[in-house]
Amino acid sequence: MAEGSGSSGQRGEDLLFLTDEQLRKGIEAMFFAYRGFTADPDRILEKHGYGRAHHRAIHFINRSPGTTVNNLLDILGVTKQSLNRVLRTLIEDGLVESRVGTRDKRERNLFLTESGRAFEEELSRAQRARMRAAYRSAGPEAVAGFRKVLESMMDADLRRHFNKLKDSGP
Amino acid sequence: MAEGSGSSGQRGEDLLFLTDEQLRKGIEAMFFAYRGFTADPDRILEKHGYGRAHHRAIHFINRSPGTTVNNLLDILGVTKQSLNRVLRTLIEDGLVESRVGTRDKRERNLFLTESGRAFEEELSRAQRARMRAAYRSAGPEAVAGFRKVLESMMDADLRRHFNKLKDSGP
DNA sequence: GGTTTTATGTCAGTCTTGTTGACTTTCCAA
DNA sequence: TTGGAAAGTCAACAAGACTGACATAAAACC
Repeated sequence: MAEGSGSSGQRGEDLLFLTDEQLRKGIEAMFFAYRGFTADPDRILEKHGYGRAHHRAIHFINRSPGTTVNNLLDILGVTKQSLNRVLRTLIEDGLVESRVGTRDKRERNLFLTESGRAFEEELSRAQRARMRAAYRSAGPEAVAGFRKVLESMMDADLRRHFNKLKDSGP
Repeated sequence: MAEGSGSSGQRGEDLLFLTDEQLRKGIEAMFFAYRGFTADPDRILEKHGYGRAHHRAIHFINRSPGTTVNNLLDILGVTKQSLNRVLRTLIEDGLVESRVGTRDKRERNLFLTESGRAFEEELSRAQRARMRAAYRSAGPEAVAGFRKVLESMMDADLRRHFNKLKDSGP
């Protein structure tokens, strides 16, 4: 809608990928794809009585064993009270272990237990399978573009966290 | 974790983009990017006392004026009770109009009112700005890949809805 | 014409996950 | 050593999802 269709009046070059229509389709693609992205883990989580918040905590504890609650808060972008409820149930259920920090005893270092790692694997396997199928059918160049756009879409502070995680490339 | 790192034992070709590590990074990229994707509209919505659910309804009513409640339910993947709560407030607030269907009087055709369209523009402008910046910095080839991967990631029925929306290309 | 199905709306109750506010323990620095 | 800041926990509340039951109207079927 509004007035023009292009974002800055294309100058003869092929800026057609920046038209409002193309941007709207991109927005919708994100919406629909994210639904698929979470669908498989959601089904598994439900069987165990957990929600997406549990998945996120488990995922990032697995990726950064020994991480602190505060670091997790930064990554997940929720309040500590919200995260705490999730962590409490995971600890009670024996999926996560919370050890008092050595340097600073106010901190808690978080680890997955053996069954925590097993559950993480189950969730991750399902999500990776979908991702792998999408990657394979789209091909390596498409995947590189996919990653490039997603990284540009992140807020700067989240991109920092993202890059700190393993395998950001040499 | 688990045993191997590759999905199917790479055969010398460059299947390195299918390693579990790469897939995990893709999963995390989706997570972080989606946060950025919703951040700007979320701020606007909050000022008006609405949530993401309202945004989704407004977006798709704008994209398919006259759509029915049932169609919206399919697209959004929520229960009718959930959608109804959202629609009721939008109608009360004069952003959405619900007209009894002409062919089938059981149906309700949904439209944005003038102020509904204005609000949609405000939300969309913010979200498009972020998307445009990401697209521009990544470039056209990357955008094509981005779209390709996202489409492969969708569930089949959602991809159908996605393709029915305007401008899926000639 | 009468029955069944479909489309929508509503009421009540629950669950997950987010929020704010208040509190404890620990650390650190003036 | 004491006062403030930081990390984490507990309690209460709100938004928004869900299920289930039920109501109304219109279309479809037989």
